[in-house]
Formats: sequence, C-alpha cells, structure tokens
Amino acid sequence: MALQERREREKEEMKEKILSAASAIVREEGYENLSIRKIANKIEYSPTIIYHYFVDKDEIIYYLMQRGYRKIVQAITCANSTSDTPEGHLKDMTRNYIDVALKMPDEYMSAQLSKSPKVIKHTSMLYKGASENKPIIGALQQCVKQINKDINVDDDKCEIIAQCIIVSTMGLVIKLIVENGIDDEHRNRLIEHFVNETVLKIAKGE
Amino acid sequence: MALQERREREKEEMKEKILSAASAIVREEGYENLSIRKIANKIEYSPTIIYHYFVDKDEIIYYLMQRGYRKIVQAITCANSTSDTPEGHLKDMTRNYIDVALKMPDEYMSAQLSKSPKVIKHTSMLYKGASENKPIIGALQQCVKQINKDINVDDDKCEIIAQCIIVSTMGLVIKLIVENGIDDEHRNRLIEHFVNETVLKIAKGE
DNA sequence: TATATTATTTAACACTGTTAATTTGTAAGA
DNA sequence: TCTTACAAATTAACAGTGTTAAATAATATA
Repeated sequence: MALQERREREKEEMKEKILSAASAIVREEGYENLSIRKIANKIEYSPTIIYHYFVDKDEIIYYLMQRGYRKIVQAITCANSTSDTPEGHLKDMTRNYIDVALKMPDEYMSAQLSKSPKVIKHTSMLYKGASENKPIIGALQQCVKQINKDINVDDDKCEIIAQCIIVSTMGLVIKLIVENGIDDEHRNRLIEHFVNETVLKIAKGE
Repeated sequence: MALQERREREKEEMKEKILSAASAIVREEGYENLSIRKIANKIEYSPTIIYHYFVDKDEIIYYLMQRGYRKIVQAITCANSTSDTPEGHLKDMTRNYIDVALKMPDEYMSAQLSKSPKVIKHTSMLYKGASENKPIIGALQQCVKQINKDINVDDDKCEIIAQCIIVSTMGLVIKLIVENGIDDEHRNRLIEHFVNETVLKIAKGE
C-alpha cells in the first residue's frame, strides 16, 4: 500500500516541522523557554497535536539534544588532523573538541548534563569497554596507545587515560561556557595551555 | 530600640524557616521539584508570604546553593592533609574535593552550573588573578609552585595550571554525578588514576 | 484608645505540561 | 456515490507553576 508510505512520510514531515520549530525557539530563547504551546504557535497548530507525534516534551528535547550532540561527535571523530605524530593528533582532536563544543554551548551542555537514560546511553563514557562503543573514547585510546608505544601500557590503562582526558576537556568546556565573559586573552592562554601541555601530560603513561 | 532588633531577629528566623523547608524539599525531591507552594505548605503559611522575605524563587535557590557550596569550599580549603610533600598535599586536596562534591551532588551541580551572576561571582575561577580571590585556586597555585620549586615557573603560569587542575577535577566530578550507576570498581580505578597520576602530571610545569 | 506599620492572606493573572472527549478531514468498501 | 472506518486536529479542562495587587489581621506607637 502506497498510502501507508505516504502517511508515514507525512508523519515524519510533521515531526520534522515540530522539531525545527522547537530548535528555532531554543536557538532564540534557550532551552528553558521552550514550551509546547510556543511550538504549537510557531507551526500554527493546537498544542495537543504535538502529543500525536511525541510522547512528551522530554522526547522533543531528547531529539534536539541528539542532533546537536551528533554534530559535535562528527566534528570530532572526522577531525582533519594535519599532524602525523600522535601527539599532534591528540592536540588537534582536543582543540577541535573545544572549538566545536564552544560553538554550540546549549546543545553541548544539555546533552552532556542530561540525566535522562536515553541521553545517557549516548553520552556515557566512563564504563569499562567504552573505547569499543564510544568513538571519542576509542579515538583517544588509540592516540594514547600510540603516544606510549615505547613503554608498555596496556589497553585498559589507555582507556582510563582516555577517560581522564575526556572528563578534563569537558570540565574546561563546561566551565568556559558557564563562566561566560572571561577576558579573551586569559581565555585563550588557558585553552592553549590545556591543549598544548595539560592534555599531553595526561596522555603520558608513565 | 529593642523592637527593631527583635523584628530583625524574627525576620531572620522566618527566612531561616523558609530556607530549611526549601532545603528539606530539595533533599527529598531534588531541585527540580522545589516550588513556592510546597515551601509554604511545609511551613504552614500561605505561598505569598515568602515574597516578603525573598524577592523571588531564584533568591531562595541562590541561598541554598551558597550554603552547599560554602560547605564544599570549607571542606577543601580546611583539608587536614596528612602528607608533608606538596605532591601528597595536592593528592589529598584533589581526593578531598572529589569526595566532598560527590557527597552533595545536587548542591555541587547547581552551584557549579548556575549562570546567575550572583552565583558566578562565587564560583568563577578562570579569570586572571583568581588565585588571590578564590581560596581553592589560591591553594592549588601554591601547591603547584611548591611542586615546581626546582624549575622556574612564574606565578601566572602556576595560576593557569591551577585552573587547569580545577576544571579537570570538576569535569571528572560532574561526569561521575551525571553518569550515575557506574560500576564501582571501574569508578574507583578512574578516581585513583586521576588523583594519583593525572593531577600530578597536570601540576608539573615542564 | 486611635493611628500607623507590619505580617499575612485571598484572589487572581498568566503561564506550564498533559489528558479526555469531540470534531474535522480523508481513505476504503459497498 | 454514500456510508463506514480511521486518522488528524481541536476544544475544554485539570493540576500545577511563579508572581502580583488588594484586602485583612496583628502589633507597636502616640
């Protein structure tokens, strides 16, 4: 039946319409000002219709976060590293991560700080074996391994180091976002020190 | 006039009553479930009376955060470090910070992530000269200086290193709180690695 | 005791997310 | 083409939120 297909397509289009309206509101007024009624107003429908396409407001927020976060993950894992040394690669990855995250602070914060199980499924990174499921941890672990190829550092430890790197970088990003209006010069010095020294030191196994 | 004094005292008592009721609600149901009406119900007054003692709900939340955060800062700056080496002291401070913060996750998160100017005034740490105003950065900076007493590392750089230490530690704590239910063994390995290795490496100037 | 001041309450406004019942629109079968 | 079935969309309502203005109760001053 072609009907079912069209229905499905229309449903998907409506979902998209709702999500992009929601996205616009978030962009303009922030997450805390997103409301079902505002979305409805924007798409010129009654508020309740939204519940035909999403179970609740949290689901809408979940989708928005997922999109934002996917962009971040992509930007980082597909990093075009100009450097050929593992140290240079780690630097590039870290700088890239910080830049991308700071460009979409709202999406980054809400994705990273959400305690919703659905979101955590995507953002969790501190479990054993994360390097096999989470591209970022995987990439970092490989990088750490390369950096320490001379001395003997087992995969488990490399994973833990990778996790230390990611939480540290997240801490920097989060604090830079929360603590807005930092003097540009100091801000840049801090980022440069973190990228060029801190991260490399954390990566070193011994 | 003794009257004015008593009035003032009674006003302070009422404020305290409101704050401790609010605190209890937060403890029992979390920040997101705190409401003016619930507070009013708990202290057996009408909701509007609260606006005689606090300008709005944000002010109440601000006071709650301030209290929680003060506890954290105290627990860290008054750390009873058993060690006499600067490295040992840094370890103790870091472990202490993580332990205390993880014991009051709600207060920690809301204080650390609030963008309210009032709160930021207390929690901001990434500006130049923070080591002179913020006890934590100050203590960390001194520690870093001691660790690097052999090589020449100027105060400015020590401050930046201190800031890298604090954001990294915060990142770990925040991620541990958000990502609840991590396997205890892995969690402890992670914390131990961070305290015993990561932080020390970040602290090293060269 | 009357007046002024302060504490407290009542009622209301403008929001919020969400549900049940109802109406409108559309496709399929007789 | 008309009726039946189903999906889409709306209206009305509930229970909750923060907050304000106006009215009332309580208390201190003169």
